[in-house]
Amino acid sequence: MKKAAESGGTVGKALSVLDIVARHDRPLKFNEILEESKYPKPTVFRLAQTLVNQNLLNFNKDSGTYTLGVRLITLAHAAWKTASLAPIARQHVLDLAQKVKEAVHLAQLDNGQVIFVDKILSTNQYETLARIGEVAPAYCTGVGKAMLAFIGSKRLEIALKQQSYHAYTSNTHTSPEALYIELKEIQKSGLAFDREEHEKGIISIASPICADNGSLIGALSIATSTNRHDINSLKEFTSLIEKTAQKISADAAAWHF
Amino acid sequence: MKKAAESGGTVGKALSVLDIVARHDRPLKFNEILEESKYPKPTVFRLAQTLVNQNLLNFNKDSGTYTLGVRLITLAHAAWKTASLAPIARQHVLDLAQKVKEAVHLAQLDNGQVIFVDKILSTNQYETLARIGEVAPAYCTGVGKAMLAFIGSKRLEIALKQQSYHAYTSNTHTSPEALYIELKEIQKSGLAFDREEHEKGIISIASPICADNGSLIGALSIATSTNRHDINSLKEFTSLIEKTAQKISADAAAWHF
DNA sequence: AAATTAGTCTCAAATATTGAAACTAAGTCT
DNA sequence: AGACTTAGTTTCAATATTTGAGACTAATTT
Repeated sequence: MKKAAESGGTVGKALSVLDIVARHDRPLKFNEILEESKYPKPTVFRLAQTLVNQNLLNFNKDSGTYTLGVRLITLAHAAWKTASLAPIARQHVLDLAQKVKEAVHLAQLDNGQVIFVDKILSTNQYETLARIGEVAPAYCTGVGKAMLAFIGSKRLEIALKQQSYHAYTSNTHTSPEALYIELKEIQKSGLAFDREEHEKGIISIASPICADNGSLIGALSIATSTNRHDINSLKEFTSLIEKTAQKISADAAAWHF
Repeated sequence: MKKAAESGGTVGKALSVLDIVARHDRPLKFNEILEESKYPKPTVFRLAQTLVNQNLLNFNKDSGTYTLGVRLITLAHAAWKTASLAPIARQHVLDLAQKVKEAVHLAQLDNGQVIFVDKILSTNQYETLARIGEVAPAYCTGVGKAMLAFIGSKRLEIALKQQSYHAYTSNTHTSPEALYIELKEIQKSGLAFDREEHEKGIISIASPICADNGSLIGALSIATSTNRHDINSLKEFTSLIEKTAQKISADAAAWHF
């Protein structure tokens, strides 16, 4: 289920420990890390030590637990600013949210997973890291499918294998084949829909964002609840979302993306 | 100026490369990384390769440049959620911002540096990673001085050496000695002020946030411009900011911080 | 107090990292 | 176009770091 650290490579091993801590959202004891790791005890111990020295992990002496280090937050800030679509797209995303009065999400693909790099709520509420950086599966979200459809066949092949095909709802695709059929359609229409595939009651319309040369750079979605919309009424946003994606693409090109 | 990677230790070396890329906010060519790194060419090359494999760096084949990888954003999300004060403090920070109608900042200390883990603007504007994760020097900011004053003498000694003492403005402390004198006062009063020391026209009042056992966990500030306030009028917020710090401390204890 | 479990340390063996040098690719200049 | 410079990549033997079985200590549990 995880590609993870190519064997041999201290950095990869260290990262795998970091990942274990990141997966759980509570402080972890050494033993808990050890159990999830495939490496032997002294190795894991030293890796954890190294990470603590590097400020990537915190070690709480009193409770004997590890948490992620704040240094990661600094690094992410830099990553977000320079490597994500978010700063370039922000104004367009805001404009779109304003017009449609629904939540707008901006996402990128990382290793077959969806990473949300920006989220604007319909209500103009605060949105911070609490949401930015969140991860979702690609095979059952609007943005995910939009990106998979335009990722290129070679990468798609890999990505299709990386999905878990867990049935979050009765609408979730549970096989690569079923997913692939829908992706073919998305390639034609240029639009993807989430029909309550990830969460009951939540639907979305999504558009890929591609560079001039056709390479995928991200995706954009308008997400809402079945209380306020259905797939048909979402379709009315088609032109708006496509235009926004277009604008973001243009700005990304003008910048050095 | 940087403690950085203890010699010997692949992880540290790899991290140092990551740091180089993070320091600049634009894509870097291999050679630019090389020039800033103290390691020889093939080593840096392989480190960069490893980081790319690990999705911590992106390599853009067309331009031949490296940027930070989005995987960092995922990691930071987890770090923010579990290891930072922000989720615990959020409501209190919001309440305070609402009351004072000025920007409120929440910060933590990492390696002698200030890291902002939450920021609320006076105007209820969006605040995202664009700001969260930002780093500032400790010796010339309100939150920084508040934290240094309560960090404990052993750590303070180290931290005092880590400061650059660059004179951002004519009010900036330019020596450890001058800073230390002020820190002593802050220890007595429990309050720190930024008197345009980091940026001309920007002042703040800051309070440390300590656990019951006295150990430092963060700091809180109300920042404003000299157009709207002066140090004296900021002092009127004393009780409000202290009470907020107190509440955050209590909640942090109730949680498992 | 004995037994179990968690966490830390040691050291020789195994292995990954290292970097000088050689090489290729991509630009520059005349 | 060819000669020259610079940037990026690969090789390979020497080297230094990582490795992990096991021993040890600390902390819990019975």
